[in-house]
Order: sequence, then C-alpha cells, then structure tokens
Amino acid sequence: MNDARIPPHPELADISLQQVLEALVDPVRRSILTQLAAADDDIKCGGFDLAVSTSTATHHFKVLREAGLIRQYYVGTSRLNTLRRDEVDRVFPGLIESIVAAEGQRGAASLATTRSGRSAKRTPSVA
Amino acid sequence: MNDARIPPHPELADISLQQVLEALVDPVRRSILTQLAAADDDIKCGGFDLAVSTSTATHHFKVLREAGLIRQYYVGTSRLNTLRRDEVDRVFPGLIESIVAAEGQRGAASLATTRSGRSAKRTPSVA
DNA sequence: CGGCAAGTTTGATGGCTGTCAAACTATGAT
DNA sequence: ATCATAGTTTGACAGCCATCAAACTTGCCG
Repeated sequence: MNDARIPPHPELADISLQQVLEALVDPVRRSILTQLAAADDDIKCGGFDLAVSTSTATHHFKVLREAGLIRQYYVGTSRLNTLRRDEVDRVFPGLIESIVAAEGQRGAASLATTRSGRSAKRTPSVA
Repeated sequence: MNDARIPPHPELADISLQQVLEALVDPVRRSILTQLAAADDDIKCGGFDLAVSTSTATHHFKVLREAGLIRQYYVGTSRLNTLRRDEVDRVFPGLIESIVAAEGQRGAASLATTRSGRSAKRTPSVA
C-alpha cells in the first residue's frame, strides 16, 4: 500500500481559527511553517531544521495537518509537506502572511529564546 | 493612591510574537480583543460579555496587558481597557486585523464551540 | 462612618499537551 | 532475504495554565 498511508486532511470548511491558532502557538510548529513558506519546493519531514526528536516532530506535523495548515503525501518512505497557503488564506485572509512576516522580523532572533511554555526539559537546542 | 495602582505595560520593543500568540490562543481573551475592536470607546472590565468568573477575567486581562495587546488605567474603582491596535500593528503588521476578521467571520458561530483545550469544567456558557 | 461596588490576590485543582525512548511498519537497496 | 532508511505509535512523564471560591483592597456614595 502506498496511498493508504496518506493521512486525512480537513476540508476547507472544517478549518477553525481556534485550531489554527493552537497549532501556530508552538514555536516548533511555527518554525515548520516558516521553513515551508520560505522554501520553493515541498520539504520532507526529515528535511526540516528542528530541535526535537523525530517522534515529537511527527506529533507536530500531525497537529499542523489536522489544523489544515499543511498537506502531506508519501513518496517512497518519505513524507512530503506542503503549505496550504492559498487555501487557508481563503478562509482566514492575511493570517498566515502576517505570522510568517512577524516571525521573520523579530522572531528570527527569538527562535532560541523560545520561552515556549510546557515542559522544556533537556533543551538540546542547536541540535 | 490612584495612579500607583496602574499596572505595568510592556514597551513596543518588548512585545514578542510568542507572547502575543499565547495570549490570542485563548477564546476568552480573543473575545475580549474582538469586543474591544468593535467598540468605539474603552470598556471597563465588568463591561465585557464573558462566561468566566471575575477572578478568571482578571487573569485574562493581565495576560493581554503583559503581552502588550491592551492598555489599562483606573477611573475610580473601574479599570478601563484600550486596544493597543496601532502600536501592535507597527510591530506585527496585519496580525490583529486578520485575527479579528477571522473571528468575526467563522469564529462567531464557534464561540461556544470553543474546544479550547485546558480545563473546561462546568462550561456555564451563555452566562 | 458604614456599606456597597469593582477588581485583585491567593491557593487549590484538573486537564491538556509537548517531550522522549523504545518498539514497530513500510519502502528501497544490496 | 537482509539490512538500512524514514517515519509512526505507544506509553509515560512533567509542566503549564484556565478555572473557581474565598478573602482582601480601594474608592465612591449616602
């Protein structure tokens, strides 16, 4: 099976602001978003620069997908990720753009300054 | 003392995207934001339509204030609230606008659909 | 002065969620 | 087949945070 492994994606009508904001409040997920926004092509899960374990990364991708922010599909053993930019923009105009812009402006310096919240044990940082 | 009771507000330079998003991810706080955005005048704490106790409301106002989203000042025993719209917009252009717009569009129907997260015990709703 | 009104503080509680390691599945290559 | 690669699942754990009630502070008014 190749296609059967493709996880479910929400319809445009089922995307909620609450879920989108919950997804975007996490610095790691916002990092995924900005990396996708800055890239020309789709990025495989392992191709991101993230400071968390792969299992945690899987969790974050799932949250982003279920919020309707990214689309995932398989190519071999790799899972590729696309930003659903235009789609989300049709539901919440300007939202993604303003957040990506905000992250790029002041957020760049505070990527390590996370301050995230929740358990931050270990903080391997710099990977 | 009258002025001494005025709580501290962050400078523009100290406003972080992380803190702003953490503030805006809560439905109650987003409700405060939209009510302020829709109002012509400043609103006192007790003047909001919120489904939480006053002590919880105080907490939410504090979070919004510390994130730099609102400004508070005393008039008698009442604490008035102003949206720091233009200021925040100078730091994160379009962010508040897109969220307020998103809330007004689809969010209106999902105000009770919270799904928020965190403890939701009781859910008095409709107040 | 005495009481009321408006909020704040404090303390406790419960639930959600970010994190990891370890075990597992599936695809591709040797 | 066998191994390596890519990622997912499961289970456990810790920390944060939204929530409330009760006690307190401050200012207004009669």
